[in-house]
This record gives sequence, structure tokens and C-alpha cells, in this order.
Amino acid sequence: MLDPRKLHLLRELARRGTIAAVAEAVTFTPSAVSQQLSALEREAGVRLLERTGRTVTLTPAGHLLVEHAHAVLEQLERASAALAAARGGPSGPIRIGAFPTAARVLLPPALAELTGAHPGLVPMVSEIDPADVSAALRAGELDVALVHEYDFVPPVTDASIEAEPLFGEAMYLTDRPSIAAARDDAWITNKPGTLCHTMAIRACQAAGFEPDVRHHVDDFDTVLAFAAAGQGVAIVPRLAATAPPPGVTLTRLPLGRRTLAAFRRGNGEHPAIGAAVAAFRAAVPRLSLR
Amino acid sequence: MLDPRKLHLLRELARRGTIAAVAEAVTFTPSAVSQQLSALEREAGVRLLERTGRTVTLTPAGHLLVEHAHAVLEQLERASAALAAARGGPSGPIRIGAFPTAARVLLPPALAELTGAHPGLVPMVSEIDPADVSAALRAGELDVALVHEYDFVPPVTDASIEAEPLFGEAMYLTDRPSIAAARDDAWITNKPGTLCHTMAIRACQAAGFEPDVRHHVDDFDTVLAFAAAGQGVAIVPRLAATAPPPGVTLTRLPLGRRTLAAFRRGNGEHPAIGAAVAAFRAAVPRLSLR
DNA sequence: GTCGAGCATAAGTGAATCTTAAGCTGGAAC
DNA sequence: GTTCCAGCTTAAGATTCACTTATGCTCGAC
Repeated sequence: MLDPRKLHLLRELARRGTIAAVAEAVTFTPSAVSQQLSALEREAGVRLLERTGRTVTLTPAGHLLVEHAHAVLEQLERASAALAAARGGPSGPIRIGAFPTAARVLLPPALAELTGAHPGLVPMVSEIDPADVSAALRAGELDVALVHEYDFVPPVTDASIEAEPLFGEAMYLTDRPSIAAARDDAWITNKPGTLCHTMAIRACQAAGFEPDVRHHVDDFDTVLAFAAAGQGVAIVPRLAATAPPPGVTLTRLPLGRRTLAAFRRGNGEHPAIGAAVAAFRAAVPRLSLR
Repeated sequence: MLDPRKLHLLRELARRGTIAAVAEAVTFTPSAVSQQLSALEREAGVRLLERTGRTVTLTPAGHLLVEHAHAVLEQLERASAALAAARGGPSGPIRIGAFPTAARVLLPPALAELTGAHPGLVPMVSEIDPADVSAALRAGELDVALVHEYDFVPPVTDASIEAEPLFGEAMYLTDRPSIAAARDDAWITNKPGTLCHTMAIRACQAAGFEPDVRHHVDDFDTVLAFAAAGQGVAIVPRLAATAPPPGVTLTRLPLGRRTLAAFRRGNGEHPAIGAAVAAFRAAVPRLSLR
């Protein structure tokens, strides 16, 4: 019988590309991962990995097995969720990931709602950029995460992750009537590697120029303070712009972002996940989105 | 992560009812099964087994998990089948179960066809009564089996077994114009516990009487020889009655049976299974069914 | 009351799986 | 060309896990 643990390692290899990266993700040594994948290959009776020099790639059979690994692991996830439901109402620890703005605006009321409705639940929150969420979910470091996707940035598609939309919001530009009008300005963006940073670059490229990015700041309050101090322009989401500092004018852009709750596929029936998503949804109307 | 091996044990327990029977089926000691199921319960966090005296029954949560066990094991079966397909054409050993008549009439041409088309295949045949087939399939002792189902006998439904119809045939009665006319005769049936035996009893009950079963004989040629010797009447399928001995007249009954190829659900994509079923099907037209 | 079927627990053994340590390979830097 | 380093594998040892054997418990049958 095929071992789901080995299938999980193969799936991680398909996403991460190197055995060392897989080992790091599951906190094993590369040696252990290599041995397990070799054993999987032996049981499979087909070559799954192509060793070319100091790197490995998946063979067609390997890719085929990865698809089946998704299906197997999803069913196991469903079984675990069903057991959690059988244990009774939502209880126990639930690890929640959230991007900084959501952690500040959405989570406080949502967590109050959540623990109020289900005293047995112990939410544990980690700030995390949406770009890293699917890896953390798959690794089991998180159970559910708040992520967003932008118009210009293709959503991170991952066969093993499911996402449920919560709300959308518009984006705003500081002190200029349009992105094109900010062609020659200094720009303030989030740190490289974050989704927000990618979004800003792409939005400027769509307007026909490369932004002159001078500052990398993740906290939108700080971003707005920089803008107020005349240090540059920035694109901020509605939620981060509820109380702009004096002197900063905001122009609504024809650009939106959507916030979603993401979790491992098959885990949606988990009572704690369901309760968390319900609490997120309940907290949405309290946000000032217009 | 839930262990599919333990899920398999739980599923067997659901079907067999006692830990000892499960142990016997998987050739473990009862102790090992007990320990594994205890471990599964611990991981599940819910009671799965109800210990009442010296017997165990599944709790509702246990039954729930059995349903998920089916799904998980089916996906694993699919993955294995995909790997077998990736290994290339059908090859290696394939264990075939068949009821005696099929072994005699259908298998010779089917096996010739099969090994002719796929020289790498090594078919291994075991005679087995349809009533025992699903257990043998689930236990991995067989890969594919020829079974039949009768009009009066509800087919053995098993969520983990899939069956593909091959052909149907009529049943015949020896030396009497109808079953009702054989009310006071001695009867020859197959051995108790076989599907054919159950069918004969039910057919007589449907005609309003309990048969006076005097002989239990599995081989239909012997059955017909007994009938020719005036030792009783019997119901035989068309395939077993191609050359009735002199003195035996056969009357077609408004009663049929269907022959099917059964295999583990999810295993239908396995190239060897697919080739075997195709060979069975190819051999059907050579049978004298009317 | 005794026996036996059925399950659980304790203790021991062997296999599987991990880590540590060492070696191999190929690309990049110099 | 040489050196270095990233990445994978293999070997050897340690730990954990899963099974067997042995024993005890409980309940129902006789």
C-alpha cells in the first residue's frame, strides 16, 4: 500500500523543486527525504525522479503520482475533518494566518465573535503574507488563513488549497488623480516578495511606466505618514485608509482586491474551520468598506 | 495524519464484526489488531469502538470513519492503478478468482486471449465461490474475480467492490416442467453457503415449498449425472447444461443469473484488470448461451 | 462452577524511519 | 584550471513503531 506520508513528500517536491527545500519545509534532514522518496520509487516500480547532475526533476510518472497524491491527501483531510466534527462542536487550537491589515481590522471583532460562540476554541494568530500562505497551510503550520488577491496579480492556484471569498474593496492612490499622473513621483510600496508590492509594480506597468520605488514599508499607517510627509505616493487598500492623516488626499482607483479565507482542500467541513470562516464573514459588515 | 492501514483494519471490522475475524483475515494476531485500533481511536480523539462485554461494536463515529476509509482506500487504489499503467502495458502476476463453471467454460479461451495479447501477464487462477469474493478482493488475495448474481439472491453490495456485467444466462430445471411440479421430489443443490445453494432454496420458497435437499454437490456435471440416475432434480445454469447426459430433459425457467467481473473500486484503471475484463468479454461470444 | 471465546495489556523483538557523518557531482567563482 | 559550494546519495547508528508471545480479564454457555 502506498504511504501517504511519502506521497506528501512527493507533492512538496513537485512544488518546491529541491529535496533540500522539502526537508526544510517538513523539518527533516535532506537525507531522510531522499530515502523516503527512494523507497516510494521502489514501491512504485517506476522512476519518479530524474537525477540530472545535482538537481532532481519529476518524471511524467512522478507528475502523475502527484495528481493522485492530491486526491489521497484530500480524502485523508476530509476524514480528519469528519472526526473533528464527530468530536463535537468546534474546540481546541486553531491556527489562523492573516496579512497585517486583516490582523488589525478584521481579526479583533472576528476573534471576539469566534471565542464568544465557541468557548472551547483557542485561536492562535500568525501574521503572514498571502504569498507564503499555501505553503504554510500544506505544511500544517496553519489551519486557515486570510489572504487577498489583486486584479493584476494572478491568484496563487494550488490544487490542495481551497479559498472562500469574504469581501472585496477598492484601492486608493495618494495625492494624485491617477496612476499615470504619478509617473514621475517617488513611490512607497510594500517589501519586495509581498503580494502588495507586486500589485503596485504591475499597476504602474499597466499605466505604462516603471515606478521609482524609493521606500519599502509594510505598515500602511506608516505608508500614509510617509505620504503626508511628502516622501512619495502609494496605493493603499480601502481598509488601510479609514483615517488618512491630514494633508493626504485619496483617489479611488479602478482597481480592487478581494479578501478570502483559505484552507486545505477537504478541510472545509472541519467544525473549527467552518466556525472561523463564519466568524470572519460575520465581522465583514462592521468594516468600513465605502 | 490518519494511517490508511489502520483505516483498513477498521473497515474490515465493520464488515466482519469481531477483532479476531479481522486478525484472521489479515493474518495478524488479534492483539495486533486490537492495538492498532486503539491507536486509531487515540488519534481520532473519539471513541470508535464500543466494548460491551467480550464483543465490540462500532460507534456512530466509527461508522462515519468507515465511510471515509472507503474513500481514502479507493483513492490509494486509484494511485496504484495509475502507477501500474505508468509502468507500461499490462504485465506481472494477476490473481483471478472464478466460480467453478466459469473456470471451466469461460477461463480457458479468456486466458488464451489474455496471455496472447499481453505475454508479460502471468494469470493465477483460484476457484472461489462468489459469496467469498469480496472479502478475498479486499484482503488483496485476488485482483479480479468472476462472480454471478441470481434473480432471487440480492447481490452482495460492498462499497469497496465494483463489478462490471459480462453476460446473462437462463436457468434450467431437470426432468420437471416447473419448480412447483418438483415439490415432492428429492433435490440436488450445491453446498450450503454457496450462492447457488441459496438460489435453489429461494426459488423453491418462491414456488411455495421447502425443498427436500438430499444431495449437496458443487460440480454441475456430477449434478446432472445424479439427475440422470434418478436421484433427484436440480436447477442448473445454461453454461453447465451444454451436454446433458441421456435421459435428462431440461426445462428453461423464468429465472436468470448474471455473470460479472468484480474488482476493488478504483482499480478498474489498472491495465492488468482492464486487459482481463476485456479478455473475459471477448470470450463471451464463444459461449453457447442459447 | 467450569470452560471457552473474545478482547486488552505487558513485555520483548524486529523492522522501519530518522539523524549524523561522509562521499559524490556539477556549476559558479576566481 | 582550481576551488568552492549547493545538492543529492549512501552508510552507520539510534529511535520509534508495529507485530508476536504471554498473560489476564470478562462474559456467556454448558
